[in-house]
Amino acid sequence: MKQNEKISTAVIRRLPRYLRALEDLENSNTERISSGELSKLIGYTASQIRQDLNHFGGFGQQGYGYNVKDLKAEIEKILGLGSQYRMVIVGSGRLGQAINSFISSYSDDFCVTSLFDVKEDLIGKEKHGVLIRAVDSLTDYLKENPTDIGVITVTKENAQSVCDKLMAGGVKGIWNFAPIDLENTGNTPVENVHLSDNLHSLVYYINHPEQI
Amino acid sequence: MKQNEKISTAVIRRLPRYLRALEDLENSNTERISSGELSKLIGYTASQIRQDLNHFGGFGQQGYGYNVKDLKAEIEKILGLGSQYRMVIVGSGRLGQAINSFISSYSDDFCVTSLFDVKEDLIGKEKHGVLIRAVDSLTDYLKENPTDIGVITVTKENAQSVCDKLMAGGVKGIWNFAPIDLENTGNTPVENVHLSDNLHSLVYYINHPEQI
DNA sequence: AGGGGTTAGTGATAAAATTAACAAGGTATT
DNA sequence: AATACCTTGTTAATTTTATCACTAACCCCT
Repeated sequence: MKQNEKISTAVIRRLPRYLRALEDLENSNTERISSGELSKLIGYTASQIRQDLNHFGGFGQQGYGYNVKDLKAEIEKILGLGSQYRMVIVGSGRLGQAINSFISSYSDDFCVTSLFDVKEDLIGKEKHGVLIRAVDSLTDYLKENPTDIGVITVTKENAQSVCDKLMAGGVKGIWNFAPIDLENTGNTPVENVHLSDNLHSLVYYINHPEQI
Repeated sequence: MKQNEKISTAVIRRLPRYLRALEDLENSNTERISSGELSKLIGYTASQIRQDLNHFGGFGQQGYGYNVKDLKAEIEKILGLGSQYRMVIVGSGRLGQAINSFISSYSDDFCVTSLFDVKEDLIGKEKHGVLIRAVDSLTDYLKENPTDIGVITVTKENAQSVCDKLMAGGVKGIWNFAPIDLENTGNTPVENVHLSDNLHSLVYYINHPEQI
């Protein structure tokens, strides 16, 4: 990005949406797209799209727009896609398994190397081709198998200790599904997916249709 | 809220987090909490907390703070919790089942009345005590069983048609997990959970630690 | 009951994010 | 090759959001 400018979270959270739109365009063999057309497609203003993209460099061309393939490649590069991310999922209940299957089918960039759980009857089994190990062995596993992303799908009560172990084990980022705001001591990024929060917002808007 | 003031999405999205904090406080038998203490707990500034809450009325008291139990009840009321929401989940794969089990264990306010799927081998089975029906029967089902929330956990390709059916069937809100931005023609609220977007943001921050 | 210490509510201010506007530089067509 | 038309990059204006600062109210202790 331009001269170490600090990019706001709002911008970063829009990048994946641009990427999704560009994938669709590529799949429909669209070669070029203007900010105006893209605006119609994804609902952001054309102005915002141009400004967002321009934080990272001038990918477009006056009178032409943006080349779909190139822009997609640029955004992938900005996000850091392209290399492979090794992940472990701690908590092999339904949610952990759902995330596991989502990731395997989603993209070759992400690879779940192991699941973990405390339940005796799950340990040793395989889900979707991935072995479930005992949480007790998590620290040792991370020592021997450098891991990029730790996914937390355990209960609220166990989430913090799992988080600590993952961070101590050197993961570079945490994807947390437990309904708790993890103590983020270091500067390891943590992405929270609070399903209940999401559901509660939905309920608010259901009850206040005039607010939409 | 005060005189039909329009409340920003940002405020609404913070309410569930207040609620979570208040639940924790209630569980630890804390009777009262000041905006300053709450600030330390959840990371928003005290000022923001006071302003957020004040949109909906003066729930606090000078020199005392907020009564935990009362404030929790107020936020629940604002969100619309307390009555029961009937839900259907369309797509009974791993994610649909994970959501189903999450909801059943999460709160009595939410109740999944039926699952749906296209796969012949799933139809007729029960998951977590809930019957899986054929998607073909969705429209008829909704006619006979008024439903508040439709959850979409089908593929991207099928998401829009499922969404249309749910809306035609009179659901009041949509909780969408398919990686697509649904055409929201009416003013039925739609909450999107784009797992891949979330993962992509995380990857960005992993690769740009200086941006945190 | 009185007074020091707290703390909410709130209007003003600052910061951030979004939108608008437009010049500069391309494209495409004739 | 010239011209009419697009569309970006970019700066400026606007809107939205968050923070500050202060007043008035209330608690709690003596």
